[in-house]
Amino acid sequence: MADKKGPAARAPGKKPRPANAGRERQATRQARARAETDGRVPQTQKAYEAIKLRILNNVLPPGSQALEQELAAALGMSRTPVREAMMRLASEGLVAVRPRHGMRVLPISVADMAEIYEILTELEATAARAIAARGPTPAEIKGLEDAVAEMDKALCGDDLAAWAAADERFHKLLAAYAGNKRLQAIVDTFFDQTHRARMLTLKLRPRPTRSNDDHRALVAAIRSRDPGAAHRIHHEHRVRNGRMLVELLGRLGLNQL
Amino acid sequence: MADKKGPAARAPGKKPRPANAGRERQATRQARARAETDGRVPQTQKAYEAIKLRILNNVLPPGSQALEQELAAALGMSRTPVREAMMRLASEGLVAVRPRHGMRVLPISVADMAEIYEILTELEATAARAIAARGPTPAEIKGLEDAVAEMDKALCGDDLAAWAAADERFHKLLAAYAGNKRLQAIVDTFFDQTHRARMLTLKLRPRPTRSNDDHRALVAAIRSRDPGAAHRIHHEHRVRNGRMLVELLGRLGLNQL
DNA sequence: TGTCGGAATTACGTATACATTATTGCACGC
DNA sequence: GCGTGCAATAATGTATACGTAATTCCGACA
Repeated sequence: MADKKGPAARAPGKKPRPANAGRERQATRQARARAETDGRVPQTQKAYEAIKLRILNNVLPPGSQALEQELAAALGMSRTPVREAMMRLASEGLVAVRPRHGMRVLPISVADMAEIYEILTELEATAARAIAARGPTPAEIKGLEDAVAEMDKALCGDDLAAWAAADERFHKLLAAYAGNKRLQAIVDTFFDQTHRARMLTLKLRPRPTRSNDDHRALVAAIRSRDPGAAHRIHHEHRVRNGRMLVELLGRLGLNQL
Repeated sequence: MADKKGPAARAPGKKPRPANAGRERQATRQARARAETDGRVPQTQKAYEAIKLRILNNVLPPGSQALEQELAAALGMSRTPVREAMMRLASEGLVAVRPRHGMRVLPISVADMAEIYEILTELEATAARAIAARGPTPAEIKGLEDAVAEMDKALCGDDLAAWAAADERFHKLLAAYAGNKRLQAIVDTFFDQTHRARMLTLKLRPRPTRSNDDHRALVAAIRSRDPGAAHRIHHEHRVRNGRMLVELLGRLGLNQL
């Protein structure tokens, strides 16, 4: 790589800054204090969150396209942060960016759902096993139990949206408690990716009574520190649910959503 | 064009472009032809590849820092594409970007290795099971066998670097053949993340004879379409190797590399 | 002597400008 | 009539400009 720039283009390895590493003086103090109170949020993140929210809530439905400039104008910022947000969303699989066509919100196909469920099945079951193996804290038990209780309550009241929210909370807690940040990140990302599909099928699928039971059983297994049972219960839960969903979508002829 | 959108900033949902969706005329022909021959690579990708290569090969060792401007100067481009590349590398876990300190190449700790191996163990074993379940094609069998043969050859010749390359090829093929793009992407990303550590421990660990045997056995299980065996063999292989590595690093006191 | 406060500088986040390249509309030939 | 080539236009990729926030440097003070 003959990058010209004449004299001694210094190798990026040799840090040219005056040797002051590891030296953060107290000027940071006020800065830190400010950062805590100051709710300042970078434009890039605002763009990311705004666009993601619109996608998850179907304001930007799958298949819809948008140009950088349109989004920038709509969000009242320049193209730069929008562009960065789009790249991030693309890496998360929510949108695709085709060079001159703007971003396109990606529809989820049945095949996509199958891929995602295959991964979630394994990773969540692994998480369940890990929690049971190390022994859960009381707070964790409570977190999971509360989520299940909320699922029960929602189901009694026939509030499917609330049930879905609680179910999502349960799954995300499970991933969080496993203590594997990377696993958690993957699970969270894929959950977002399937959000739309879950919301849609919510009213088309049979009442998810079984899910509540499964989760209750899982909590019991975790509480009694039985890694094998925890893994098995949740793995089966996920496989069963995945199959049901794929079969349901296939039956309804919905393979783009 | 007074695009300051004073009145009625149009909602991003209503695509304002003239209704010409699904209309790509033959003008694309020459463009496509050009794109194939033209080796034109966007700066952003050049930056990404260049920086990633330097990280994987320890030219930018873990812990080293670099500013956007430095990298831009070194690569002969502006800050913009460098910045985009950095964001991508950060999302892949290779670097961290602290607001005023530039990017820092992330060291891999023993805990990180444990996290990554936990995930790879599950996902690769799942891949193995999936391939066995659907029945491998002859080409796939050949691909895997060739990789194993190369591992054997390298081990005979005591060429550890070649062994590592072949081993990596085997694992990546496994992930690729599973037919789950997302799974493949995750495995590839984490492989890159542990590249440095594997290269380092290569000479410190016992000769990896066992790995070759494990992989041979896995190919046999896949060939005979035994999903259970395929999963078990590879899962055990990964668990064993992961434990060995973590124990080795712990014993040597290397927990940042 | 060591710590503090403030000015200068720096690095970044964002906006804007510019060049390139792809797509569209249209005139033209078969 | 339909497909083709060319000019116009638009959208992107990249570079540059600019304001802000943070860090460093430096002099004063306890």
